[in-house]
Amino acid sequence: MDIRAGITELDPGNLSGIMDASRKDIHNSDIPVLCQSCEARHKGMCGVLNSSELLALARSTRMVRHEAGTELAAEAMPVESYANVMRGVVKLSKVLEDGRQQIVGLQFAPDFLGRLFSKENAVTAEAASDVDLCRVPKPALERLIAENPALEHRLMQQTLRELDEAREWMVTLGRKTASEKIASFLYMIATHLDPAATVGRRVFDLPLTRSDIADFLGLTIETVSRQLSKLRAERIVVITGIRHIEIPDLGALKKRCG
Amino acid sequence: MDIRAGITELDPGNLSGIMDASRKDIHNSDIPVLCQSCEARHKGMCGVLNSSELLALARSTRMVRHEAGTELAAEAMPVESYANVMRGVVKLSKVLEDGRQQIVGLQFAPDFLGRLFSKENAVTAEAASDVDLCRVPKPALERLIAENPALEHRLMQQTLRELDEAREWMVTLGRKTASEKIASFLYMIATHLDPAATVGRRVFDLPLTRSDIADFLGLTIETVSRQLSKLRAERIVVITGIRHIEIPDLGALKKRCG
DNA sequence: CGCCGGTTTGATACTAATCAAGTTAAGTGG
DNA sequence: CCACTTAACTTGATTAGTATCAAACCGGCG
Repeated sequence: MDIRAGITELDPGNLSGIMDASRKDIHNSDIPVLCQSCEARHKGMCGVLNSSELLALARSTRMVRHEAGTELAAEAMPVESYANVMRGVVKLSKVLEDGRQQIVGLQFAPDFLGRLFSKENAVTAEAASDVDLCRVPKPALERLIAENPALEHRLMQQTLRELDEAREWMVTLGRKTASEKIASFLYMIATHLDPAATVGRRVFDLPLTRSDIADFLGLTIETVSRQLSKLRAERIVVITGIRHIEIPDLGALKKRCG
Repeated sequence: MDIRAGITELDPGNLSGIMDASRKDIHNSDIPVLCQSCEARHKGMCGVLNSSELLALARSTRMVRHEAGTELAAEAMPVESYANVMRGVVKLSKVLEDGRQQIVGLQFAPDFLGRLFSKENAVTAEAASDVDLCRVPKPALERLIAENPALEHRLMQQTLRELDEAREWMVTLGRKTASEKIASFLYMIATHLDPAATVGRRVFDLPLTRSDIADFLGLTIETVSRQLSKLRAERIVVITGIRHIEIPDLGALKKRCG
């Protein structure tokens, strides 16, 4: 991997490339552009702040772009800043001494990133795809949280959701077969991108390599490949490119999740 | 299992049997006995409340005793009340349609119990041992949380810790061998009972049956039994009774955790 | 004593890991 | 544009680890 990977500072005056369509809905130029996006979505950590709080927060936030593979935070290292994922996917992982690795969570936009109120990271965070982060220094956010219970409440809601997801995944790791694990992973990705319907056709790009998928599911890369091939042979999934996936019938996939 | 299991109401005037030694430190009889205990420990959900708040909370709390095996809350059923575990161990589990089961968490005293801010339970909660719970109706606690940010902060801290534990366990489920899983389980129990030292001798009772341990580790009961026998043969553990465990050297056990 | 649930131990089957080889896709430089 | 390189992926053969099936054991209790 390129040693110079990641950490491209973005010019705050020229963010058009990283803002999603919702940006067009916002016209109040007093509110910093970085947070317009989260407010527009009513998601992310900025949604519960008023204008002056947003302004205060904006003074300390910084938009940064990282390319896929960049390590964003390391397990057992000091927490220096928190962030909101604005674009892309971040994988959270833990490793054993001998190198065995387990991915313990995936963060999609507009998820919050960072272990609140702790001096050390509990996990390693790595950019799975190219990502844009809205970073804020640890003390600045913690001050804001102390003054704004609604912000802590919002972060509490995300933490509870992450706990639900972690426990759901524990069932997959502990009790499902390799085939069911792959089906569950595909179903999770498909529904995460569009939480609405649970049946019908879905087309998407996998945000992870086969190796990442293996680390997420507690399998080897060979088993991931074999089980994917098996699901393809059964027409549960159509693999149109190495990362391009088509699910003809989400209901049929769900039946394979165990 | 006895159908009438559990739900023994306790006479609030006669709680001596379930209060721990710390109760003796408390003499203000205006504060309900139920919450004296949590306040004395500076743990549990009552620790951040002032006297009048404690009094308000006490009007709606109820101490209940349940015997081992009692289902305290069912997955996908409405959340009716929250609780604090005052004594004993509660197991949180999820089941697949075909009956495969996974334990996704253990709650020890004085942990908080219940999925905050959700209409439905995400997991099934069952008393692993005889337990005493300090129950509070959902609306009462949520009102108190809304008025008292410090209480939400305390619950946030527990939620974050539970998330850390869940992710730690995901590594065990996904990447460790059966033998390492058993060692990790024993180590977790041993250190949970006495969080201080990480080396030396430990003696304790297992709060779970072999079947529960299997469901916690994603193994079968036979594999649990075999691996325990193997660790016993290697003198890593001494099994003095079906539930009574002695760890001669916690450091040696830790080496087996992977 | 004999039953019963929980546990241990043994024999065999099967799933997924490991080891190994080949294939595809995406660059990279001539 | 094409040979070459490389990483990511797929497929095959074999092995190892755990599940499954089966039987015996143990402690508590009617």
